[in-house]
Amino acid sequence: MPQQQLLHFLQSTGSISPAQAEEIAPHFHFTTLQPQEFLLRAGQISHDYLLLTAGLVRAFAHDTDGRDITTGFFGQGQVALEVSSFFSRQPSQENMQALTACAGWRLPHSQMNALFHTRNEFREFGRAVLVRGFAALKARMLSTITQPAAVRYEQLVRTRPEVVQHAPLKHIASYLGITNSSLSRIRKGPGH
Amino acid sequence: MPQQQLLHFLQSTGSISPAQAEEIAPHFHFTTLQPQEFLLRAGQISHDYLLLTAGLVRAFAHDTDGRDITTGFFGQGQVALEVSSFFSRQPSQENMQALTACAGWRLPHSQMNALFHTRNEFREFGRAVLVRGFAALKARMLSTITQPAAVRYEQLVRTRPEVVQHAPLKHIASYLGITNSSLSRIRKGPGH
DNA sequence: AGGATTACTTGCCAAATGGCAAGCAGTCTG
DNA sequence: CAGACTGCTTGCCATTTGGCAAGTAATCCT
Repeated sequence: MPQQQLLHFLQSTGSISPAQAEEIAPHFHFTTLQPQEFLLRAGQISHDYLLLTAGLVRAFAHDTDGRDITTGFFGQGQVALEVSSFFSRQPSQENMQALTACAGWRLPHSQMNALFHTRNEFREFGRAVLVRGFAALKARMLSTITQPAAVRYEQLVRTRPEVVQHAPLKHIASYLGITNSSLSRIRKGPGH
Repeated sequence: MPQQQLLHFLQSTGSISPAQAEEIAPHFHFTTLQPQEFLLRAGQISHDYLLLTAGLVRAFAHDTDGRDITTGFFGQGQVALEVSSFFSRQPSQENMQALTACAGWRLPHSQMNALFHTRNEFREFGRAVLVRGFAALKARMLSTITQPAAVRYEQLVRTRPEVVQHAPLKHIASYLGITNSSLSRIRKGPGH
């Protein structure tokens, strides 16, 4: 019963009451994604906010040498969104693609704006989700700068097992900022 | 005449008209900071939004080994703020300290909330500034993961000369994620 | 002024990571 | 089924970066 997850998500920041969540939830609509299906392609504008209730999504960009770099993984309970494109209405620099079959709740940008205008508490909620993502990215940045790749990989295994379980190693490697071969050696264990 | 800078800042996202900017500006008040003065200490809650019109501010955290890591530099025209603490009303993980004498426009959290409630366009503006910061952090993350330290340093010199001019090299080094000695060698030039 | 402290540099060597190419297993495709 | 891919591993060696310690210069403090 994935609607449960939507209600839970809406209440997760503390600014929306159970009764209000019941009123807001119907504006979202349920969607599924096939494996390999794109939510967003570079150059396009993101039109939908998407809360995942199942599956795994990967965001990736191309660096100056054209290499495919994974910029994020989004799993159950997370918002799979390219923030900058969605809110600034500008073409995305990134792609977002389902790695596995996915399901979730979608809210078009226009509807979100309408809700922002009419519902105080939903505005608060929207900002809180944004701030949460910001803090998570800062934490990841700090870890990238201060910790060796082996430690970052262990943290990923501990805190995001779904990613390690379902994403190909090459995507995990570029997410961690290392090469396929280095990740392979890290996984093999200490010493070698 | 630093009020000019405040008006310009308020109009920078396109959601606030010149006339509206004139009405909103008086809610900010002008402040200065001595060199070394702290805007925020780890463990405290951030109470003020601050737009800098002059000077340089450094944000820093301590990693798991207790090392002082610079997480950001804020200069003229930028918002010196620990987003997570300010918006979520939680104790900050980071410190913010003036590196040089600073001046800027301050808006207490309570006033910002009041403005958010009463002024539609100011809400839009607030979100746009947040989104802008988010995008900048993502770009920095991508660069950290894909480019060697020497290139990241050159970019910093090119895009943020004030930082290189006023911040001690050890702070720049930790910001780039390298040691003092590595930065010293990078600065000396290629080859050696 | 004298003595401490701080910022930066440099030399020496070790550790972390990358680049490249080969090999191997699984999968997809016609 | 055969051939082509794709994902992953591994060996060999180069490059990048770190750790440590010494040295120098500048600044601070009283």
